[in-house]
Amino acid sequence: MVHEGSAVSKQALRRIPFYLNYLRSLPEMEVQNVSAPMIAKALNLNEVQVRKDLAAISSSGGRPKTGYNASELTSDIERFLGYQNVNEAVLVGTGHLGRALLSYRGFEHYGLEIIAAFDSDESIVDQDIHGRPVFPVYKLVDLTRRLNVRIGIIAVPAEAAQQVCDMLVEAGVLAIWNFAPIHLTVPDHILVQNENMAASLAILSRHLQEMFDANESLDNEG
Amino acid sequence: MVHEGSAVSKQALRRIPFYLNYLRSLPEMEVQNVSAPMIAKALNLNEVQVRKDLAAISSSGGRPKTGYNASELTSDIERFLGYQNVNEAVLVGTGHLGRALLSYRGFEHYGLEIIAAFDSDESIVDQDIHGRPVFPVYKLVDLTRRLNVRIGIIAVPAEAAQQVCDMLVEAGVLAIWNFAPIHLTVPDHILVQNENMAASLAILSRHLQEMFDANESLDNEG
DNA sequence: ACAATATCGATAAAAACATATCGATTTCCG
DNA sequence: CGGAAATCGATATGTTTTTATCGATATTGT
Repeated sequence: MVHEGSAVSKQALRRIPFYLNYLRSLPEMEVQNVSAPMIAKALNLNEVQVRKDLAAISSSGGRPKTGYNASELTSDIERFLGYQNVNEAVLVGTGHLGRALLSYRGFEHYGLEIIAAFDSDESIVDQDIHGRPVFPVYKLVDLTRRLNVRIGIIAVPAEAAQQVCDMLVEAGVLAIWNFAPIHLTVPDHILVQNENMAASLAILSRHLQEMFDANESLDNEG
Repeated sequence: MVHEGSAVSKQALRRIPFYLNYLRSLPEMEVQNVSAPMIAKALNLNEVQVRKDLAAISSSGGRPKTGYNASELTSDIERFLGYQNVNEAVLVGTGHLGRALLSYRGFEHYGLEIIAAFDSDESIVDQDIHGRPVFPVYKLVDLTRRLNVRIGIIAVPAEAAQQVCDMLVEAGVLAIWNFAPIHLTVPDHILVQNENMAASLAILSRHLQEMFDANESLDNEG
């Protein structure tokens, strides 16, 4: 029995989509092989790190001096990440962010399909947004369960997020993609993936702050 | 000379906004003190970790049995992250995502203000979007430099991202918030912060894949 | 066929990060 | 006042992640 699952670290899991992206960006006709050093150079990563990541994913391994077969590696990654199955999702909250997510076609490349949206604002309900039906939020639990959907996307204000989260859990979703800037409490078996824009902003802002501080102290010394 | 800058790890930097968020969510009148264990419990983190993070940020330290003064800690964090200065940014790309970002008022809380947008589509130009002027992209370098803006936000398709990135660098920005699913090459002193939705999706999708695999192997054994 | 080279896979070392533990300090309460 | 409880700050330990190193192997060019 194979348990390749736990061989890949969380950090690796964040890099793998970049590999896939890179592979997909290559002209399929011209490039037949890719090597770890090649990917590392393109993505500005350490060569050994990439090689290790690939070793964990690739079914057939790479060949010295040549590397991996590009298309084979591509589908290995897709299989590994489960992008081959279509993962159906429901989205809650049709504000600006929710609409942006509904409008983004790129999710198809990642096997994600948003099949319905929910909103508490009754006036939006019964319209379609970018081809997806919008339902009132009181139908969320029942409908999501009947659709047998496993992913819930939360795009509501922070105040409402935990409540929506509870409903999604009750409806039987297994993973939640949370865009609300708040910590969600869930049962153990549920995965919450926070889309943490505040964290990104913090890193940005801190970077500028540090550069500012550095300049200041230079001034004070000179 | 003080160099508190490098004492905080990258991971800590990702947690700190959550602390701030939590602090801001507290009713200011009722809660005067917060402790590390209190925050840890609320955000489901390790108590020691939170304490260490706070120690690096707090100017005055905490008191045994009491913790930290909430409002003081709040402004310590804001100062640390540079949220007290207003960081002005320009945004490139006014598709669905760009518009969603322009419409989001919450950035003010993080000291970020988007003051102008750029787009290659001339028909959009000269309109305002959510109160911000939209300029043609050929004005990007000149205008951004004259506005003395230090943050650039990239919300264009992957194909155009590197080109836009180069322009932003030429215009003198110091940090780039990249929403395009592609690796950007920049000079050393420039910080690129990737908003990596693909990575989040990968983690989600892989979680489901693992649960699916686990079920399968159970079936095969029973 | 053989040497030079690029890559792989594996193992080892180093660095970053998280968690546990302990004495010291403050507050609370009897 | 004195003991119990909660928290702090610091140090030590453990874990994860990254990076370096080394021998083995496939390819290329002579």
